[in-house]
Formats: sequence, C-alpha cells, structure tokens
Amino acid sequence: MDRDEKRKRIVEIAGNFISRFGWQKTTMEGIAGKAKMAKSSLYYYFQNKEDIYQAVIERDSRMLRQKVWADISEVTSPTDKLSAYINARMTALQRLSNYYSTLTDEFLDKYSFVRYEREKFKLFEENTIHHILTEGCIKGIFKIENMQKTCDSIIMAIKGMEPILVLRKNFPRGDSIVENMLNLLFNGIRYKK
Amino acid sequence: MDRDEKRKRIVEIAGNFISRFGWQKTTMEGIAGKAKMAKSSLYYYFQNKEDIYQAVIERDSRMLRQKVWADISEVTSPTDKLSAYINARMTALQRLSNYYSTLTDEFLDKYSFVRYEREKFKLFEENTIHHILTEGCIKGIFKIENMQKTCDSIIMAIKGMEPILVLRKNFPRGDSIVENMLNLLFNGIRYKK
DNA sequence: TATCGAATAAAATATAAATACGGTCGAAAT
DNA sequence: ATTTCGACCGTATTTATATTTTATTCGATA
Repeated sequence: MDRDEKRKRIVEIAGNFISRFGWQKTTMEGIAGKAKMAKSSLYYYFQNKEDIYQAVIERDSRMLRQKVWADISEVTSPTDKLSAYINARMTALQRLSNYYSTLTDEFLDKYSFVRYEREKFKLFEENTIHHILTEGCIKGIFKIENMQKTCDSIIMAIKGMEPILVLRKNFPRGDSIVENMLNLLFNGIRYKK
Repeated sequence: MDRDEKRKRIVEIAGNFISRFGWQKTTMEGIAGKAKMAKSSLYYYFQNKEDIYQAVIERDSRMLRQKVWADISEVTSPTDKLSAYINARMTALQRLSNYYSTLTDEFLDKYSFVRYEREKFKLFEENTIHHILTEGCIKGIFKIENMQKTCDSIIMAIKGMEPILVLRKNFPRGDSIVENMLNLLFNGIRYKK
C-alpha cells in the first residue's frame, strides 16, 4: 500500500468518525486506532487534524456532486431532470448536514475551507440548473426570458422545500410536494385563454 | 394611569428590551428601571417574567398581522397583492426574528406559546395566500387546479426567498428578485405555442 | 521511508467560589 | 383597598481555578 492509498484510507476512517460523532469528538487517537497505527504516524500523512478534515469535506463534496450529476444523467427530458435533481440534492444535503451540524459562525471563520466548499456547491447548483434549463429551451420545451434570474428563482424555490424534504429519508418519483412545485414552476398560475 | 395602561407600558418596554438584547439578557430589574418602578412592583401587574414575554409576543404578532393585511388591502389586483404580501411579510419577519433569534428546541418546549404563535402565523399566511389566489381565480386572472397544494408551493417559494430578503431592510416595489420570482410563479417556464 | 513512544503545549472539561437574577413577603405609602 | 417598595431567599449563571484530555513535536528505530 503506497502513500496515496494510505491517505485515502485515513480520510475514509476520519469521515466515518466525523459523520457519526462530529468534528470535536473525533480524535486523532481514535482515527489512528482504526487505522492500526500510532497517533504520531498520522502526521507523516497529514500536517494536522484540520488538514484531515479538509480532505474529508473535499472528498465528500466531490462524491456528492458526482452522485447528483449521475442521477440527472439517467433521465432525458428536462422536466424529469429537474425532478431528479431535486431528489438527489435533498438526499445529498441530508448526508452532508451531518458534517455541518455542529457548525457555528466562529467555526466557519476558523475553517474557511468549509465556506469555500459551500460556495463551490452553490456554483455547482447554479451551473446544473442553468444546464437543465438551457437544454429545455433548446429542445423547445421551456421558454425563458431572463435565464440568470430564473435560475436564481428556481434555486430559491428549491431552498424553500428543504425544511420539508430534508426530514424524510427519500421521496419516490411522483412525490406530490415536489411534483406540485415543479408543476407550478412549469406552468405558472396565470390563466391563458 | 390605570392598571391596563401600565400593563401596556410594561409590555412596550419589555418588547423594546427583548428585540434589542434577546430574552435572556432582558432582566426584570432592567424593565423596572425603565418603567421607573421597583422590580417587585412588576409582579403586581404580571405573574412572572414568562407572562410578560407572552404578552409581548402576542402583541407584536397581532400588530404584524394587521400591518401585513393593511398593506395588501392598499392594492387591488391579485398580482400586486401577492407582491405586497411578500414585501410586508419579509419586513415583518425581520422584526419578529429578533424575538426568535435565541430560540433553541428546549426553549420552544418550555415556552409553548411561542410555538402557538408561530402556528398562528402559519395559518394566517396560508389563509392570506389562499384568499389572494381565490380572488385571482374569480377575477379570471389565475387558473389553479389544486388550490391547497398550490398554496403550499407558493409558501415554500416565499420561504426560499427569506435568506436573501430578510437581510435587507426594505425592498422597493419592482425589486428584481421578488419581481422575478412572481413572474415565474405567474407564467411558469413551459413554452406555450 | 515509514513507524513509534515519550514529552510538550494547548484545548476541553470538571470543580468550586462568586455573582446575578427571578420570585416572595410583609410593611409602608397613596 | 390599591399600589409601591426594600429586604430577603434559593437557584441559575458566570467567573476563576484545577484537572484531564487531546493535538502536535521530536528523536529514536527498523
């Protein structure tokens, strides 16, 4: 097992600890124990605890973005894509929330890479929605005047669903809440003669 | 100044303290000081601190509902009403958030009337949106299949705007974010031939 | 190069003393 | 009779301090 493999292994173990017990209660000794090496050996692979945490967050964020992208790639129509996106995003967020649960403002100030990863997810979300909407326009299914602002609005609508959807484990295709919100976003409420 | 007047005065002072420093840092001695009476005299008008808090929350919630309703009554068209509602609701919420800022779960358990007032606001919001949408349907401006679920969706969309709108003091009519979200809710993004 | 155990420094936690605060009561003032 | 008050009590909160836990360093070793 070479250096890189071991680094990955440590990150995996640390991620397990953090998602289960949080950042504070995860100790270097605990990680070392699971990895079957002395505590001090960890410092051969990482500069410090913060460094491991950063690696964990980066790895998980990356995996989650991949998962979301894979899910929306499975369907073809833009409407289905939007539905799949919301579904994947919510379950993804639920997993990530374990990492962020203990997060205070001072914590965010101290470990700025957390902010950075969040910012990255925000950009990913904007790009993905933008991508889906553009595809819908090209296919002649959507008609959008101001693409940027419409993206923003849809993202805001998705964020409004968070409190309800994040509580439930998963919601099947055809979930009435998501379904209804999408219907609203697609058709609007104005009467067309 | 009779008994009732003094009660109102105390509630007003307490509300001022709570909105500025929060519930915990508001002391009976502080309120008494501003009201120019001894701490113990407060207990002649209210049973305990919790009682004052309850009176403050009730008063403010009532005032805010009145303010919101007054604002949407000033305009006539359902689209304007929805716009006015969001505007009024957000500024209202900003004031109220000062009361709720320090709120933890255990706090909510202890002071159940806070939950109660929140529930009341939720009902008020549902009714108001319902009212506006129904009016729009009658006037032939809106066309809504499932009224209840559409209400829910619009409320969720409004909640998604909170994080952005609550930060700013006030947003003029024609604010691009609100304007754009409303446009989306009204017209949707589906192409109509 | 990779691993370790022991030593150190910093942070978290537990303990004890001091203070602040909500609430009570009986007396005084109006 | 109604309203105000100061003194008092017990508990919750804060502060100060001791103790333990934990992150990190370092020299030795295989």
